[in-house]
Amino acid sequence: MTTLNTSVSARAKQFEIAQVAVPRPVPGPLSYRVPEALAGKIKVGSFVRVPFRRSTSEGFVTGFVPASDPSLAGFELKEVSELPFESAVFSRKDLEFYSWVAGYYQLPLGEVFHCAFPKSVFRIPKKARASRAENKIEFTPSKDFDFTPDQSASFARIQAAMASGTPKSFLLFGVTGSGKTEIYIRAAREALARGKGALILVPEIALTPQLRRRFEERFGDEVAVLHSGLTEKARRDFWWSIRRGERRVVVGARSAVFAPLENPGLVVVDEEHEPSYKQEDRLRYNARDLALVRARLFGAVAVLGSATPALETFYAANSGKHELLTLGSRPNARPLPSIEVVDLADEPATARNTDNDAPASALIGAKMRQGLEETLARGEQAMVFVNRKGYSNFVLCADCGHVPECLNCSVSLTYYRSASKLRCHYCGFEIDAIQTCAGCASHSVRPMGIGTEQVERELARTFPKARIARLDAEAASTTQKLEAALARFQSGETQILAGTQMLAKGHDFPNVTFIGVVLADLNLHLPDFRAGERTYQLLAQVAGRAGRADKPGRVVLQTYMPMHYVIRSSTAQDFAAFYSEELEHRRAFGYPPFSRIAQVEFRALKESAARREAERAAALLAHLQGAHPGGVAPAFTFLGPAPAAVAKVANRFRWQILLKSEKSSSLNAVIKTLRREGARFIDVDPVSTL
DNA sequence: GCGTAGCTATTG
DNA sequence: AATAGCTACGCC
Repeated sequence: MTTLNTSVSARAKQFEIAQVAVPRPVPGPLSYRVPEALAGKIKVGSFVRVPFRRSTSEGFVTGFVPASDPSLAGFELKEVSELPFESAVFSRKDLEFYSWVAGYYQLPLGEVFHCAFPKSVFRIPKKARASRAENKIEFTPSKDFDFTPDQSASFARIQAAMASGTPKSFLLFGVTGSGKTEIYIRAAREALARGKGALILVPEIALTPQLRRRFEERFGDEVAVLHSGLTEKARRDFWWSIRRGERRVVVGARSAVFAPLENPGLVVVDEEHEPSYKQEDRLRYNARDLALVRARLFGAVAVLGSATPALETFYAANSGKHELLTLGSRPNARPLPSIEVVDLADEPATARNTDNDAPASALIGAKMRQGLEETLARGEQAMVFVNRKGYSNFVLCADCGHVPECLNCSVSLTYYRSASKLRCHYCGFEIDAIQTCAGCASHSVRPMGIGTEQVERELARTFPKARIARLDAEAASTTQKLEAALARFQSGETQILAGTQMLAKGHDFPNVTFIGVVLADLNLHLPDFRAGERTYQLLAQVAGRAGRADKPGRVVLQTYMPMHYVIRSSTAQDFAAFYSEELEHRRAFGYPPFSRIAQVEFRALKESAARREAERAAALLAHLQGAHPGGVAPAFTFLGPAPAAVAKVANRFRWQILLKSEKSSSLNAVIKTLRREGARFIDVDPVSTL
C-alpha cells in the first residue's frame, strides 16, 4: 500500500482504465484510458462513446482496472471519447442483474446491454428536463373495486410479504375475470407507499390499450409504458422518466424486465405462461424467468399470474418455490360457459377443403351453425377461432400433386385469397396466386387445409345477412387497423368476428355469448413437446371469452380427437387434470420441469455444412459423456443431430441438437464448451423447439 | 499480376 | 455485428 499523502493521486492513476461493454457480440468488455478531462466523472454505469475500429461505438462502463493490469499488456489503448451524460445510467445493482443474465445465457455482457438499453434512448443528448408539469395538474385516482374474499386473502399474503421485506414469489392462479389485475394494482400501490416502484409485465401491451388505461386511471403520471409499438420519442421520454424516478409504475412488454427502475418492490408477470415472454433472437431470454431473478436480486416481491400456468411454474408452486394463491370465484359472477364438443368424425365429410362448390357446412358444423344462428337472433355477438392465418395452408394440384413452395425456405406457401397471393410465413416471400399448375399446366389447383380467411368466407356464405369481420395478423397489420376492428366489434357493428388467438387477448366484449372453435386440434400435433400445453392454454383462454352475468356463454368446439386428454381437460376446464397427465408425459421423456434443456442450432448456406457442424458437435458431446468414467450416469443427454422441423429458413439450412440435463450446472458446462467450440445459436430454456 | 467473392479473425 | 484482412480462384 502507498503512503497516505500519495494514495489519492496514486489511486487515481492506478484505476484509470475503464472497462467498457459495447452492445455488440464481442466476447467481453474492452479497455479504454480515461482522459484527464473526464477523470472522476466516469463511473461504473456511465454511458460513454468510445473509438471502435475506425469509427465510434456507444458503450457502458462496467468497471475499472489499474493501468498496470497484466491483461492490458501489449495493447495500445484508446481513450474514451465522450461522456454524454453526467450521471450513471445504471447502478451496481443493475450491473449485478445484467451480469447474472449474461452468465445464465452465456452471452457477452454487451448483448445484455443491447436489450436493456433501447438504441433510441441515447440518440439525442439530454439536458435536465422538467417538461411534464402540464400532466401534473389534476389527477383523481378512480375508486377501488371491492375485493371478493379470494382477492382479499391473496392480496393479504402479498401485502404481508412486502411488509416483511424478504423477497418472495407467488403464483396467482385464477381464471379470466377473477380479478388478477385489481390485485396487481393494489400491490403496486403498496409498493409506492413503501417508497418503491412496481414493474408489471404483460404479454402484448400493444394489443391491450385497456390495461394501460386501467393503470393510468389509478396511478396517473406515475405510469410509464414500455413496448415495441412506441414511437422513439415516447420510449425515450418514458425510459428517462423511469430512470429519474419520476414514474415508478412501469407497465410493459418483455423487454421492460430491464426497465431502469431504481428500487422495485413488486414485480408482476401477468399471463406468465405466454410464449411472447421469450425473446427468440440474439439474447434468447425469458422475461418471466428474469423477472423472478430481478425480484430476488432487488429484494422485491414477485407475482406470476395465470389461469393456465406453465407446467414448470405450477410444478414450482407445488414444490414450494412459489406460494400458490388461488382465485376461485369471479367477482362479476360470470358463470363459466358450457363447452360442447363436436366430434368431426361424426360430421358429414363433405369436401372440407374444396373451394367453390363446397356446401356451407364444410367448416362450420351443424351445432356451430345453429349456435351462431341463435346468437344472431338474440342480437348478441360471436367469435369464431381458427388458429391459422390465410385462406388455406397450401395449394395442391389435383392432377399432378404439385405444391408451390417457398424459394428460400423448405415450407409450402400459404394461400391468401383476397390478396390473391401465395406467401411464405417464414421469410415473407410471395408470388401471385395462379390458377394454373406450374408443374403440369392443369387448372386443378385446390386450396388445402384451413385458415381464417376461409372461415370468414364460409361464415359470410352461411349467414349472408350477418355482419362478419376477420381479425388476424393480416387484418391487424397496423395498430390503427387493429383498434378500428376491435372498436367495430365493441360497438356491435360487427356481429361475428373470425380470427386467430389474437381475439383472445385481454379484451372484454360483454355481448359475446357464443364462441366457435373450428378445429381444436390444429396445434396439437406439432413436433414440439409443449404442443399439448399450448393447445390447452389456447382453448382455455378462448373459452374464457364467452358470457357474462346475465348472458350465459356457450362454446362449441370441433375436434377430431374428442377423447384426447388435452381436449377433455380443456373442455372440462380442469387444469388439475391436464396438469397431472401432462406432467407424467414430461416425466416419462425427461422434459422440463424434470430437466433443463437447451437447443443448439447449426446454420449454413449449404445443407452439408450445417450437417457437418452438427455432427462434429454431436461427436464432441458423445466424447464429453464418455468422460464420466466408472459407471457414473452421464450428467446430460442429447437428441440429434437432426434437421430442424423447417429444414431451411431464408436460404439457411438448420440442424439441431437438443440438450437435456437434470443438473443445471452440467447443462451450463456443456453449453459453455459448445460456445467455445463455435456454436453460435444456443437457446437456453427454449419455449419452442421447432 | 490483378480483382474480387467468400471466408476468417478481430474489435482495447 | 461490422468490417479489415486473407485466400483461392478466375481472368486477361
